Amino acid sequence: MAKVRGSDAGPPLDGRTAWSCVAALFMGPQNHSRFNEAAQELGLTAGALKALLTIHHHGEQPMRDLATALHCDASMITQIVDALEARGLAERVPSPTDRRVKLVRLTRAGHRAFDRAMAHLSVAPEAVLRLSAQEQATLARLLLKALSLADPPIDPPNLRPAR
Amino acid sequence: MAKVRGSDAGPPLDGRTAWSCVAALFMGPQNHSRFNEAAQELGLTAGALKALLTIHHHGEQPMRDLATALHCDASMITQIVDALEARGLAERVPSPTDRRVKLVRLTRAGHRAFDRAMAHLSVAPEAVLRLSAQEQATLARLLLKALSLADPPIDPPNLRPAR
DNA sequence: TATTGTTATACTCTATAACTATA
DNA sequence: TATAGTTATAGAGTATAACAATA
Repeated sequence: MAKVRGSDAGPPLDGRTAWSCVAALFMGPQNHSRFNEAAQELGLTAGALKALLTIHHHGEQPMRDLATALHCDASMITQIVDALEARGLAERVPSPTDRRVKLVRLTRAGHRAFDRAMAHLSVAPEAVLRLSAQEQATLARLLLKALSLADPPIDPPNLRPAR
Repeated sequence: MAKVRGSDAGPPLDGRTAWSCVAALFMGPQNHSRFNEAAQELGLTAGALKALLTIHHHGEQPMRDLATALHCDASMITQIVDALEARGLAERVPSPTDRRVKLVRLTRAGHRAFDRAMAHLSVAPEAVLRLSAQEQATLARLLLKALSLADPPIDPPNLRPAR
């Protein structure tokens, strides 16, 4: 397979092009509402689902840190964590070192909710499933490798029911 | 490279796993707000940007069809198209066959806005850029192929300034 | 009468400001 | 005094309902 180059021969074969394709697939007509759908399925707002993903990713952490990660005001976090707590997906724990601080962490149900959300977000577009089995395997291998190269590394997908 | 299989040997190497990785990367801390950012950069709401992408994808179409594609009420479309029109990104054209119907289409500025939005959405995560040049090339090739297999086929990314 | 699109209005989600408790 | 989190309130975005024009 020869490398295609030059101004009129197509886009450069690099990571940027690769991710452009991902964006095109993700924003395609069949996918562009996945996130909101996943949130609705869990009875959450988009903001609350974002928070849930972030808590899962960073683990137990102060409310304040969550506000920083989500680029929003602390009061927003109060409301969002209220919603998560009301649904039994997260809980507040007093910090052992600073009595002003409350830590947030996911409950067992919260982890299950995370898995459900990712399952919904992971439904592959038709176009990807039309690649040959071998091509899909190569794609999966490369992307799993990318996950492992992230800093910090991202866990490989958990496609089975729940933890 | 041997194929890894079995219940404890890792996720299956298929399209679903591949797309799960994409979702994990897309929803990662550095990426999960890209869509809103892209909208804000253009001075649009998320809904308006969705509409812009849809109009680009489907081309000139009745307001009603847009409402169907976006799963929302027609009145929402009125408001969104008002916003796009106010920014010179789209325009209403009377249907030649049915005087009740108005067609919506992107202006030249609208197409430029689309390109800007996609450029913003296409910024690859660090993790992808850490793959070797050859791995990135393979990834790009496979994803470009997937785009071409979509129904209807999706245009390869336009990474240069504007049309 | 049925359908397209608009206008008017209410609701949800998010952002801003003032407040309490602790450091 | 400075910081963490909460409460109260206002604003933006979206959805619902009633309406005018055309089929």
